[in-house]
Amino acid sequence: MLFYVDPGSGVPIFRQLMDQVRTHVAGGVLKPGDEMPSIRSLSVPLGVNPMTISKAYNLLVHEGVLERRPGLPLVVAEHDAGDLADRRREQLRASLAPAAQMAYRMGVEPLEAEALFRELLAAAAAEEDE
Amino acid sequence: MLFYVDPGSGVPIFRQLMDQVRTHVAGGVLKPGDEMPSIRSLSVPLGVNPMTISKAYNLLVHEGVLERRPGLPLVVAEHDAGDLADRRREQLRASLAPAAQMAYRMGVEPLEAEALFRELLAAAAAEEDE
Amino acid sequence: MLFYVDPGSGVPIFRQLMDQVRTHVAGGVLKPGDEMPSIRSLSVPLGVNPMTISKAYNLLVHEGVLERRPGLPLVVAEHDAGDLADRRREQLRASLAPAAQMAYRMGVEPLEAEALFRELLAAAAAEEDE
Amino acid sequence: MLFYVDPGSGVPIFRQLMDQVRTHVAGGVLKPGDEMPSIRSLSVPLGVNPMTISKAYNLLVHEGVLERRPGLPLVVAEHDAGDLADRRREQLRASLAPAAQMAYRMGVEPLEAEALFRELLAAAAAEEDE
DNA sequence: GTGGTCTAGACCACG
DNA sequence: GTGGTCTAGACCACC
Repeated sequence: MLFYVDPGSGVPIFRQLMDQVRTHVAGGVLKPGDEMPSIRSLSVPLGVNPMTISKAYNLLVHEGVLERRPGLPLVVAEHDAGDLADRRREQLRASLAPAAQMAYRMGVEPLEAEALFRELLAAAAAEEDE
Repeated sequence: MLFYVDPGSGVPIFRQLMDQVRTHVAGGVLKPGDEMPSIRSLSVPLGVNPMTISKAYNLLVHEGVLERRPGLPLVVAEHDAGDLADRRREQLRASLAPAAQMAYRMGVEPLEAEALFRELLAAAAAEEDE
Repeated sequence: MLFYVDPGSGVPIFRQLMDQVRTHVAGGVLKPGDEMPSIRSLSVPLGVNPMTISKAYNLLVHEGVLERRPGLPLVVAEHDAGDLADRRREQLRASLAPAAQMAYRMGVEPLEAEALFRELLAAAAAEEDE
Repeated sequence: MLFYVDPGSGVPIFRQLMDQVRTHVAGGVLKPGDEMPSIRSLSVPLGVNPMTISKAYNLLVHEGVLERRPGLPLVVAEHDAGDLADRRREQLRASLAPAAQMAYRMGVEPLEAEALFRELLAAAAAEEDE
């Protein structure tokens, strides 16, 4: 299953889904032209209301990540390859920037913050490889 | 003025205030025993509802950052340095972990991710020094 | 090819087809008695579901633009000129009325609104002639 | 009452509301900084579900027409005055363009189409003056 | 008081 | 089958 949801995370479900779609598109798991799973087919296993998924998909269409074809499944929008690396970097930057600011504001030494991040990167790789 | 507020930032105002107090405490601008500005003296120039400031102060008291002395202004609490360092590290880890996972899922090289983070740390320091 | 289709335009495909048939009839490209292309011969090159084309044809029969002859291809219907002119005028009025109200409500000078409309009429003519 | 809704018009309610807000902003009825009527206060007299109004407001925030301040009413966003005339023109153009294309496609004489529009502009002015 | 989110369930348009 | 829209009603965060 490409998607999962944590209802207790505080992050709105529709936003969790949007982030995962964007991540998968940026990571090449979802390629331009690929059909997205239908709202209903996602709704059942995730235990999420169809409207919530619809909302996420809708906003992604608005953003240009997905494309609508009336009556047919949504597809990943075309975007030139050069975009891909940029997108990835942009995604990651958006995710890291608040942490960097927090580190600065809390007076954590840059080197210590980097060490922590390095440790977490290794942990993520290890965890997924289980 | 020690504090400022951006209503359009998406971050709740009481949280912006809490962050700034923590920053100033961590950075030594506010030292243990210092008196906090009164709710009214902040409310007027910031254009913020007094209840919002009160909420921020209350939560900081609850966190142990501030101390209440009935009938007198709030003061910055005593704190032993070890505690603070641990808490800081924990907060930072919570903020960095999702970014690390995203980097892994998107297939970004760890070294590239670290470089980006380093850049953002420098940017945060530079920006705040303006 | 007399017809084309843009799935991403927001306009339903069957409606795009209907509009193009009406255009060609009004413009004399399709004359009364002319045979329409078969559903299959349109479906394949356009990449459109045959049911969609069938739907467009059916509605045009219902409107009296096309005529069905059992077992034979659809043909463009006979039409007396007066009828068509009235219907055209009525359709156009329905399309222009909301724009006129909007112009009034926004306080746009009638002369300015007319000038804009004139410009758009010229643009439409130029664009289609490409 | 600034807003009204026609549930039977075929146009989605949330879109009707968006159009009216945009029209009023473009027409200067709603000025930057003005507070929008609250979702609930609109919901009752219009007989429309709060979520529907919320959706319209939401999209307008996304478009930059409205601004969000957590816990407070939505306000009309700032936009420099030069924008205003442009916006009006753009609004009107978006509304007139399909009609112009329809006139062309139906083979209506430009002069006849203009005459019809002129008549409708006069009618709109007369009707509202009742 | 404000808006944001989610659920449950219905109906419609499109292919 | 697909997604789009709307309703009714609940809960939450923020000011």
